[in-house]
Amino acid sequence: MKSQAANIRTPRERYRDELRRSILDAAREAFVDYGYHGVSMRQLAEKVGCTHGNLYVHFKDKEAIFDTLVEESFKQFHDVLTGGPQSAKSGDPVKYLRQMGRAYVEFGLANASAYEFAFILRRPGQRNEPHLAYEKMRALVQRCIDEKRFRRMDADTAGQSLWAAAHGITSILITRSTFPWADRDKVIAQVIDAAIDGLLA
Amino acid sequence: MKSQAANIRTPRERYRDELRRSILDAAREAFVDYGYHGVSMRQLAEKVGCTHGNLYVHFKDKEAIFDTLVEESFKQFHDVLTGGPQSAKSGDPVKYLRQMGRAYVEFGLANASAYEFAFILRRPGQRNEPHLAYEKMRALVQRCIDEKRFRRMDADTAGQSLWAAAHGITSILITRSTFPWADRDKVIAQVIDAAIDGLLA
Amino acid sequence: MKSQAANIRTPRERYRDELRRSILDAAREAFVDYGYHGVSMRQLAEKVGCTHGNLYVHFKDKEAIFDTLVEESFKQFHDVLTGGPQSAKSGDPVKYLRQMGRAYVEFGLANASAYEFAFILRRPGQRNEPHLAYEKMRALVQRCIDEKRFRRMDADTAGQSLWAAAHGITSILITRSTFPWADRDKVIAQVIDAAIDGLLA
Amino acid sequence: MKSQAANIRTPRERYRDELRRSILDAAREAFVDYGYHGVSMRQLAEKVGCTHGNLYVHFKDKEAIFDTLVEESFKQFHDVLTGGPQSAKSGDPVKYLRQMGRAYVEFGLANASAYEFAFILRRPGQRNEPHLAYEKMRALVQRCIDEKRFRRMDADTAGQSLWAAAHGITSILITRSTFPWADRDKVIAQVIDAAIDGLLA
DNA sequence: AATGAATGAGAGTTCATTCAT
DNA sequence: GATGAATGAACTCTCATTCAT
Repeated sequence: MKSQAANIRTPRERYRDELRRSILDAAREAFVDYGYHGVSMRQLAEKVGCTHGNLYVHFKDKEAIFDTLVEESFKQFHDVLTGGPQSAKSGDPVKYLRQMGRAYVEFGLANASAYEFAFILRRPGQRNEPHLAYEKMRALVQRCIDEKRFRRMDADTAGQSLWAAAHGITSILITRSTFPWADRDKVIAQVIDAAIDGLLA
Repeated sequence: MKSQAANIRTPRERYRDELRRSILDAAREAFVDYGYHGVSMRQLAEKVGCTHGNLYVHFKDKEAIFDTLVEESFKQFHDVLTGGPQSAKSGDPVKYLRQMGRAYVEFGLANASAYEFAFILRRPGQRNEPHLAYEKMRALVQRCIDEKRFRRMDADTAGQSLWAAAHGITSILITRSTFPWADRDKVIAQVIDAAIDGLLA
Repeated sequence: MKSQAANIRTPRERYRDELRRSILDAAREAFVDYGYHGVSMRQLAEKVGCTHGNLYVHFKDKEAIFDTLVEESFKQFHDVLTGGPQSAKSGDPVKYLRQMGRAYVEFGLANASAYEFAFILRRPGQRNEPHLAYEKMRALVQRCIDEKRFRRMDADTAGQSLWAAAHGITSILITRSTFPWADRDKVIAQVIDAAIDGLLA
Repeated sequence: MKSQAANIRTPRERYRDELRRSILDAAREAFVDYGYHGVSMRQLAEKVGCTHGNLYVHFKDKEAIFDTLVEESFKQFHDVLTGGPQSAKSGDPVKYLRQMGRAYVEFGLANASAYEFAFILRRPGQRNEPHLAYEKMRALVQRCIDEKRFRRMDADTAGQSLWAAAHGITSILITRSTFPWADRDKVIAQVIDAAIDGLLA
């Protein structure tokens, strides 16, 4: 009986994971393009290059694919926003916040499908809890207030205003991509900077 | 008292218009809840209280219902944003802009379904042109720049940053209505004020 | 109380008859192009230029329109084949038969839709009785046999062989009109002449 | 004994082919009885004994079923008309032609549904090209002309007159089967013989 | 005589899912 | 693990017909 570490996988297992990943990637793209009901398992299977029956080997049903993508998207989001230098406890928190805002928008645009799953698409009955990205930013905002860099105000009000601004430019660029936008980078910078400057003491 | 000749409708016509309206109202609600593909003509008919075949007496097909709602929503939007005092040529343009921003958000929240049809919901292949509300605001921004109230900058960049901020708080309040928001009015004011202040000279 | 001859019609009656005729003409064309099931009352109404409900004022239902056309077509056929000079009791009966054959084909092609109703289209359960055109021709054939112009043979066998030939060229020209035909008139003449010559004594 | 490697089919494949055949057989009968538009996929499925959805596993759509039957019918036709002795280069071409004519009619009557798909039934937009049976006969006619057995004339005119006659008796016997026909064989012989004799030099 | 809204059935087609192979 | 035939429900849309106006 061969012993094997937990992360060593047989070729067979590796292939299975690859297919699972292919399904998720294709589904992510398709759901964003056509919405939950606009994607059929048959179309998805064709996009993946397998039979539609095979999808059910890897996922219980269509909903399971969707939910996996939502979860995954939040995780990616968290990883990006906690991976940067802004996690340092010392240093200028306002500067960090500014960096964080740009990272949020940049990640959202670079991973538009993940952004849609996390913040735009809905399923009936879905409940929305504060997410990690928000909690993290709120902590930074609190620190800015405590250090008198921001006006004395409710940290949630401040944090939510930042999130709203960052979400606004991210989501509108995604869902109205055919609008004749001016220079996108300048618009993004303007939105983020204005939102943060508006909180300064 | 105006002549009513043009408005005379037989009871039959009145009833027809009422049913047409019922269909649109039911469809508006359903599309917002479940998305374009998530609504079936049969479900819609049941909600309306008529047979599904009857829907086709009043609308060519499902797309026609959706498109009618989009058009209607933009019209409502236009009416609200052109009805206010900000149309005056004199007076403080920055103040007008601030009023306009709040009116945008207020209208969007008070008419969430119209807002969704205009700015959130999509149909595959739909194109997004600049809308009247944006054009109007852009003109005001230009005036602020000309009168040196705003920094010297591209009017589109400035205008789009305002739209993005206003859209951000409006849309996130609509689509994530179950999020534990702080005081909504304060968040809205903070978002709009910051976005405008960020443009001041 | 005004008196009026049977064939005098009020303008109102005249209009009604005109509409009835329009419906029949449009239906004839449509049934031939698309078949019984391929024509809808709505399409027919549009072609006529009236409402679909109105069709039911003039005809009980779709079948009534179809049946009227069948009957009408047979009548037209009879009129054409009994109107010519071949009805004379004297004269060369073979020559008459030849004329009759050509008249049959010519009428069939000139009134392709009537021909289809009479001899090509079927409805399930339909029974086919000898028709007037056939009876007439059979009588002529019998005379040819009696006068020793044709071989001594069964008049029905002879008559039916003539009908089959005439029907063959008529129907194939109608239903396979896109076939690359040679000179149609020559083919028609060849078919009719050969069929008759084949009966000569 | 030929190797059967290519013919090996699993039980599953055999069953699939059987069902496919059942669908085609049922469809053939139904289309002949009721015409293209007169047959619904649901009715067809009931006749076959499967669900209507299942039909789409085996055929793309209704048109595909019809077209498959047309193709199949032409193939049967071709096989019969190329299987006989008339393919010999030597021998009396007129005699061959006569045999061919009778074979055409006999096949048409014995395979009435195939005949209908090939030469009577239509779909809107269908185009009719010269078919193999016609080409084959035309070649024989040409040979008869070349060998001075037939009058000097256009081979297409002659060939089409033969086809028209053969089609006439075949189609009228099929579509007007309830007509009180005389001795069918005698009528058939009379039609074919007269058409050929009419071309003799 | 004519309208057109309404109905209930049914059209062709695709759906998500299951399951024997 | 993968296949693809099969199911039964659902889809959008059109049908022939009726009937109050």
